[in-house]
Amino acid sequence: MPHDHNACPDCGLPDLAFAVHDHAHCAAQVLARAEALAQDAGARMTPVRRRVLEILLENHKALGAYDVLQRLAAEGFGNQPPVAYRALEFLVEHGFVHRIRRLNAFAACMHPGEDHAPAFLICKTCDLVAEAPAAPVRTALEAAAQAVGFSIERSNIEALGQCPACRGAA
Amino acid sequence: MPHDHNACPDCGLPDLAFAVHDHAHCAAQVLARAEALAQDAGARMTPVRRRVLEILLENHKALGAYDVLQRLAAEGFGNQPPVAYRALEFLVEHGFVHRIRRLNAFAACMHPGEDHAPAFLICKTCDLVAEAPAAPVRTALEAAAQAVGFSIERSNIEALGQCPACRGAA
DNA sequence: TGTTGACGCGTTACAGTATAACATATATAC
DNA sequence: GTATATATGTTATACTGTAACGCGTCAACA
Repeated sequence: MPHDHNACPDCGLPDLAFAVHDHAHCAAQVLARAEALAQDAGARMTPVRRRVLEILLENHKALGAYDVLQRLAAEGFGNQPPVAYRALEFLVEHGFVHRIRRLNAFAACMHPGEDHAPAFLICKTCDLVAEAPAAPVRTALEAAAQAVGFSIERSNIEALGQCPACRGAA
Repeated sequence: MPHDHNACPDCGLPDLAFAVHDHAHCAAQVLARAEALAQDAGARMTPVRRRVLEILLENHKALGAYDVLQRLAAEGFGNQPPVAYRALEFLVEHGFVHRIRRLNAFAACMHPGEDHAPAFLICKTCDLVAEAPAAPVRTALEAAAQAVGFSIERSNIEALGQCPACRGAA
């Protein structure tokens, strides 16, 4: 049976940000997977790092480094920028968090370990950020680059617009 | 005859950043087109704005707002950030300049008035930025968004890698 | 068991990016 | 030629990100 990129492997519920889902469950699943992956990679999921991931997993929004820092400081961790930036850097490097450049912000990855390269759909009304499967998009981008002899190492694809719920409300 | 998105309409030379071309000519062409388009739109291409566009047209690199500002200040314009940011904002709004979010920088649009939505290819070795025709990429992205009910208003597609010349040198 | 070395955390200090708000000047419409 | 809108210049400040140092902790190992 083919794996559905947008469904929770545990309960089958869709974990797409815009879909109604048991978020506490989906967040817990992702956190557990991240912990396991870190262990496998010999990387240390320390208290600060875990807490940052948890904070980003609270909802499907992207948070600025300083928002994260404020939360950390309130909980007794350090209150200087490097504390947040270092944890975020670690999480991004290991694929547990995505950086949303358009927002100068960070969002938890909902598919850790899947080596995906999603497109980000940012709702300008409710601020939710969803990861959309973007394999065809990457393929087209790769083709465009190849046509001019350019070799891609990393790329970011971000779209700003309205999610289904907010569109319905308007 | 079909229009070649990457060729200069005046002389047929390719204007892609990575291709060898008569850049002075290509820059002059783009500037002239931008001036005409601004006039048509009833927008005022003032000295600062024109100068900012000229600066960005000097080569195919992206410049930070403060780089632009430094140039402006040296030429007798104001030397405070808003001077640069306002001119850049105007140029971006009118499609004469693109914002490269990955670099926190701005690059002259080489196809003003074409209502295109390019993918940006950023060479990490020589810093050149090229606009690649990205219609298929947009189509794929649009499809991915539509699949989850998301409606895109604006999007940015940026790739980091190596241009043909730098790849050859390595 | 004591040392060593790598790593993570906290802090200071600073660099780079961006905008709000107000005053002045310039252009355009009538 | 005055009124109005637009553009520029300036001050001040907010937001985002990093370099560098020192301390503590933990694991490897003599």
